[in-house]
Amino acid sequence: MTPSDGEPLPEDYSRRLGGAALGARLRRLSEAIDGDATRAYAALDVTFEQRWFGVLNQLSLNGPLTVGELAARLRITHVSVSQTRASLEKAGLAQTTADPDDARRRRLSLTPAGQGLVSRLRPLWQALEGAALELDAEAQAVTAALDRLEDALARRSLYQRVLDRLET
Amino acid sequence: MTPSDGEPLPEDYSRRLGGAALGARLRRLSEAIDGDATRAYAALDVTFEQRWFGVLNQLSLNGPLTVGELAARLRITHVSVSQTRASLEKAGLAQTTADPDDARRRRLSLTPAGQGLVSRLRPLWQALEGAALELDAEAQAVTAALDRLEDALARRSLYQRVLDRLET
DNA sequence: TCATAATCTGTAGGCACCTACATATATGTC
DNA sequence: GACATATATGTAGGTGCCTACAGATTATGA
Repeated sequence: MTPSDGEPLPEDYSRRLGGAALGARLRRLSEAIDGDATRAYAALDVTFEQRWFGVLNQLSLNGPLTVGELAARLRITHVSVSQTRASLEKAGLAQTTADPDDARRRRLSLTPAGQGLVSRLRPLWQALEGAALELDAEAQAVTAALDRLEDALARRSLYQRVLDRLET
Repeated sequence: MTPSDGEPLPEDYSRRLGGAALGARLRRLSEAIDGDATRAYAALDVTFEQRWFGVLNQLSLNGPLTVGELAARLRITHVSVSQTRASLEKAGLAQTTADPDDARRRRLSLTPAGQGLVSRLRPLWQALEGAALELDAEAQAVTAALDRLEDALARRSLYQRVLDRLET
């Protein structure tokens, strides 16, 4: 049984439980979305891992960047970038050159194959972008709402808010 | 380097890229949220896995339910419920009884230890709920926006929308 | 100048899901 | 009543992140 097969769906309890289930709801949505994106790549017969997108896109827009720079831009850990880098290198899509000023750093850049893949994917990325804008309009500014949520969390984390409540 | 340590943060590119990065944004947010929830359990010295919440909560509200029923209510796969069930049983928090009408089904119910844990966690769950409502107000109805996004995706999936765009 | 601290990247292992496939039981049809 | 099909659950293995820790290099200051 999958979550999307039944006839009349039972009540969606995760909608009622804003608190402890908010994370679960967001995860569910993110899985639905990049599951669909994955299917789109497959439909075009392109071998592609979702996690490649951020790095590939940044490198194609900005030229070489270090692991740390990519992590900061994409708001993920350097560890995740490092793993993606390894995967991209293994796939022959990106390469590493030593930074002449600092031997700790690795400058990542696209290989010709990487550039080729990016070009081939542009139409799909544009379709995804268009579909996302359409969804955003249809759902009346979800992304703006997400921005506000991120900002609110940056002001005071959920953890802090919960602790404050437990103390009183 | 972590994503939340630097001084002035560089531009957050994931906000610009609605399309291919929407899934990533949602995932990032969900990780922030249930990371914080995990820290809250740890602060109270409670051994707790995030994934237990949905099942535990449903069982405490509704009494025994089967794996499939839980999956439908929580909008996750039966596989995920099955794994959570195993984990809950191992932790002594839930138990399985055979369904007299259908030997394929497993009815899950809370053990006394499970009920005890739920009681002890109620205050925390309420604090989480309160914090989520506060966040929702501060971010001006994010959850309503998420509802609308889910509904829009249910009407026509991202996959379908992307394919339609690629065909024209 | 040289020990100490800070910074950059990497490895190991974990988490909460997922898909693909397998097994056991139930149902419908001839 | 036997057999194909549908349903309920489970196992194996994968995904894209994460934290904790470790190694290498650079910057700082006594």
